[in-house]
Amino acid sequence: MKQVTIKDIARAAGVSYSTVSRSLSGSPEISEKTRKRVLELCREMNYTANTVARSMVMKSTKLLGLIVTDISNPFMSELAYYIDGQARARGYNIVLCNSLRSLEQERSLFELMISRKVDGVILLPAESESYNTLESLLPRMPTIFVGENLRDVPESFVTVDNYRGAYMGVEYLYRLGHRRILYFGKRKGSTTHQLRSEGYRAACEELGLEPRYMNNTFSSTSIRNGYQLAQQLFSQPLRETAVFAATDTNALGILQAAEEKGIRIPEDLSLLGFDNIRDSGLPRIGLTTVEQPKKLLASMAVDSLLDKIANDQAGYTHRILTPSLVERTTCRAVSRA
Amino acid sequence: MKQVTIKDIARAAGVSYSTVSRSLSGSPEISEKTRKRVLELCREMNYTANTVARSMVMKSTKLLGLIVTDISNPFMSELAYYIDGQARARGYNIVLCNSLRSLEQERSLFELMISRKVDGVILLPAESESYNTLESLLPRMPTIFVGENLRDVPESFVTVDNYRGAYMGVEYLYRLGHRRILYFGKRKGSTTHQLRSEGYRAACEELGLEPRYMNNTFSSTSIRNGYQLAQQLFSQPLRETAVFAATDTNALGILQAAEEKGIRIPEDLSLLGFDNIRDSGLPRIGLTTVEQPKKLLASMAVDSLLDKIANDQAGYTHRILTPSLVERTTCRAVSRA
DNA sequence: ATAGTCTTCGGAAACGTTTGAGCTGCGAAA
DNA sequence: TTTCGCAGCTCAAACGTTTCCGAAGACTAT
Repeated sequence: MKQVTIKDIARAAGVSYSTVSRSLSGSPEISEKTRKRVLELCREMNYTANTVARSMVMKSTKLLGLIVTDISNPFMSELAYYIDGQARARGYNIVLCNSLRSLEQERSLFELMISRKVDGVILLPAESESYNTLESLLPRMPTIFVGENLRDVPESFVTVDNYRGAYMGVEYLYRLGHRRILYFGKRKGSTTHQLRSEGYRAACEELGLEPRYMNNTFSSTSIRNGYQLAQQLFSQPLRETAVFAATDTNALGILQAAEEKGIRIPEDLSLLGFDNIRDSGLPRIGLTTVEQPKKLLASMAVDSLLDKIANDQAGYTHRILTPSLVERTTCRAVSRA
Repeated sequence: MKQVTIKDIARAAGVSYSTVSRSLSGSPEISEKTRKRVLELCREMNYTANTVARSMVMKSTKLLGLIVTDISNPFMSELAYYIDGQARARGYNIVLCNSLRSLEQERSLFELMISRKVDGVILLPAESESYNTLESLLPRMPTIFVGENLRDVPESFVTVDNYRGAYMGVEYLYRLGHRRILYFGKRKGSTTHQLRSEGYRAACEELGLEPRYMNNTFSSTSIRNGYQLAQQLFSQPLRETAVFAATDTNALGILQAAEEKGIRIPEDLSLLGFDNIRDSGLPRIGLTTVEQPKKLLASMAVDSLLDKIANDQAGYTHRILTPSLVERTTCRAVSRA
């Protein structure tokens, strides 16, 4: 697997190797005749440019780091899909890393990305504290956070409007006739959850409802977590007619627990999620939920990052996308008896 | 974001830059005193080695290409998760690409990987013909195919034993009392599906059952495809008591169609899948299915690839893993009335 | 014919690292 | 005292590109 270099074809074509380089890059100062001959030789000799050598001199690898907590999570893998698409359209490739939701891992991966000289990194932070852990490294690598609202932090991010999404969610349930709505899931910790629960509270106050929380103390938001908490919830009679889950994964856990307890959804209880992960659209599940515009999130993330790379001095941008509600089958109208 | 190089520290430490390099790499011919001073300086000056320069001279990027058809597919994202874990444990990073199930895309991505000088590529092929499209490129890059059985092709692959898995599946249904079992899904095209349907047929013959196929002519295996085909299936009275879906995604489509037709699963019809994607374990779905050992698949893929990279001359390896059956709730025992 | 301009190409430096070969000084063996 | 070996370091080449600068030749204008 030895390399055929630009010098080899230069020798074969009887020109200098700078001429070959220029031929390949489409420089105008090369005659059609020699260019043709060079390109011909390249094909014959199976030449492929060595990108790492090019990166060396160009000081750009055309690589973007993508650090996620867990690529097997459906939300992240879908995001990764779109990010790769957009990046590739812009001439970049993705180097993927899983931080496993560990701040140390995350930091060490970030350093690795610096060492690898990727042009920038897209970070789905492990926790809201990620910014603090990484702060000292950030000046050395253009970075964009996605999914977390870093409010008054001087770094770029793109996220959905979690506050508004939650607000929309309770409005929706209100219109269906629900007056007792439980908020289920994490409340503290990440700004994401903080904003969602704030939006919930604000909507409740606006509509004259009494807010009630059921807090998940677990740090991870797997289905299992939601399931365990939901078991607790269902161990005593339910006051509410609807529950608003902080994430779709939580909602899935509720679904499971409800199934086991014989609680029918939506007949006995309406269930609303947040994120619209792919699982939610599956048959038999049909979770109605407030959707994060994942494709848009992805393309804005890479566009913002590429902008930042292009003009280094430019400050930071905060982009906040508006969510939308997708109706499926887990919420139903309720008569106000 | 300008770079602190090895020369900067050399100047600061008052030594030559080769001394710095040797200090960093733990070479024995450097005195403890100078090594200490150098390392100290590195920390102070925020030095991080430039990996691309190193790759240049070492002729190794410590990068592995991972080409999948669609990272948002739960099977592949789970595999990618394990692959990344194993690769990182071995000192490698992953550059991820989506071929979008297109042979041209796949080929162009493969060329890109060879231009990027990744040390090897792990390929989840777009089609069984992928080998033909890539054949001319293969000698130029260590590659391992995963998921497809390339039988008599001189390239390495690792896959599950699809034949045996299908065989096990019908045996399982037989033991539950089922005598009329429909095979549902793709049959031609990929060797994967060919082997599965062969395993089904063999088991049927062995057990004295009459095989019946319902073939999916669509090239992609999305839920929607399974759904459409299942609608067709349910438009006339069912002769079978069980259906064996070629993939879990197909099974999910059947589930959806059944739901709409009012066909209860497993009461009216037992359903068995293949792959054990994460979705199958979801509440309300609980698809029983034959499982591909994804974690093992992943670690064998990277181990095999790394072996191949280490000794280039070594031939190829074919590894075929045995599947297992995971019981959930979509199959039930049937009385032989 | 001379000067000037353009076109087309070659030479060489630079990117940041690793590493083989060579150099220096010091202690020990002869 | 001379020679040798060795520890500890420096020099310089090499990896495969891109690109600035300059040179040679052809062509045009005077």
